[in-house]
Amino acid sequence: MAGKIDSAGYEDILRAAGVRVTRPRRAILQIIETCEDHPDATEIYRRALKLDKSISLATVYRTMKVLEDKGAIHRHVFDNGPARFENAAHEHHDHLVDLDSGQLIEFHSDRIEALQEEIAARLGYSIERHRLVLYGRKLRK
Amino acid sequence: MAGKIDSAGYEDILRAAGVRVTRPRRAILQIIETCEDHPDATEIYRRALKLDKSISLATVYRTMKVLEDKGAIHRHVFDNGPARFENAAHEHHDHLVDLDSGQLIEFHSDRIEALQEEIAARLGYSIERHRLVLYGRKLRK
DNA sequence: TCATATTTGCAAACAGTTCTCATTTACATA
DNA sequence: TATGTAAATGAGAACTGTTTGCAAATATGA
Repeated sequence: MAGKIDSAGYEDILRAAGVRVTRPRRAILQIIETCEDHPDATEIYRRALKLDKSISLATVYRTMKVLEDKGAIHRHVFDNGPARFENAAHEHHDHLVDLDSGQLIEFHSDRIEALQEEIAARLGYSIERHRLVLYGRKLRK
Repeated sequence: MAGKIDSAGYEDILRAAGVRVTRPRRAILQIIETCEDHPDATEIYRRALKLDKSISLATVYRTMKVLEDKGAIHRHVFDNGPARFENAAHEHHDHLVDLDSGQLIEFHSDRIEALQEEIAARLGYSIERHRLVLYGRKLRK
C-alpha cells in the first residue's frame, strides 16, 4: 500500500554505512531499491513525498551524496541533463540512450571492459571507473 | 603577437555554417582552432578577452552552441564539471581522466568502436555518437 | 530517560548556462 | 560607397540544478 514505508532490509545499507537510520533516508532507499528506472533528484523527491510527506529536496541531495560516497548508488549525467541515480547493487552495465524517445537501455560487454583495461594499462593507468554512453536511434528493419 | 586576430581560414568555418563572421566569433574560433587543451566556457572567455576586450561570456556560450550545432566542436562533460569544448576537426578520440592530476589523456581504439557498433546493432540501434571516459590513476612501475 | 552528535527542513547562496532587450554590426543590394 | 535590414552583441536578469548555513528535531548510546 502506497504511503507505508517498508522497513525491510533497506536499513542494513544505512547501518553498514555507519550513518543514522532516519525516516527520510528509509523512504529514499526504498525508492532506489525498488525502482526500475534512473530517476533524478527531483523525481526521487516526488516519489519520496508519498512515503514521507515532510521530506525536503535538500535531504534527497544529501542522502544521494552519502549513498554515492558509500558506493551504494551510481550517479550518471547524460548529455547536459540533471544527475540521475541507480542502485549500485545491480550488476555493472553501460547505457544506450534512444535519442528519439529518451529511453535508457542497459547493456554490458566483457570484451569492451577488457579492452578498456588494456588501453588504460598501455597508457600506464589503472581504471577506477568509467562511463560509456551510446546515443543512437532505432534501426528500421 | 597577442592581441591580434589572425584572419586566416577560421572564417571559412563560419561562412560554411552560414552565419555571419563577427569579431567575437573570429576570436573564439581562433582559440579553439589553436588550443591544445579542453577549455570550458569561462576559460575560452578569459582567452578571448585578449583578442577582443569587449567580448561577453554570453557570446561565448552562444557561439559554442552555434559551432556545436554545425558540428565544428564537441562538448564534453566530465563528472559533474562545466562543459568543456574541443575542435571537432581533430580525429575522433575518447578520454582518460587522471583522477590525481585532472589531466586529460586522449586515446582511440578501433576495436572498441567496432564493438560499440556491434552491441548497438544487436540491440537494434545505430549509434549517432558516443562518450567513453575512463577515470583512473597512474600505475606505479 | 537523558545527553548529545547527527540529521533535518527551510531558505538563501551558489555555479553554470540561457534569455531578454536595447544597441550595434555584417553584409546584400543599390 | 552608402544603406536597409536581419543577425549578432553586451549587460545583466533569470533560470536550473545543486549545495550550504542555521535553528529545530531526532536517532542512538549510556
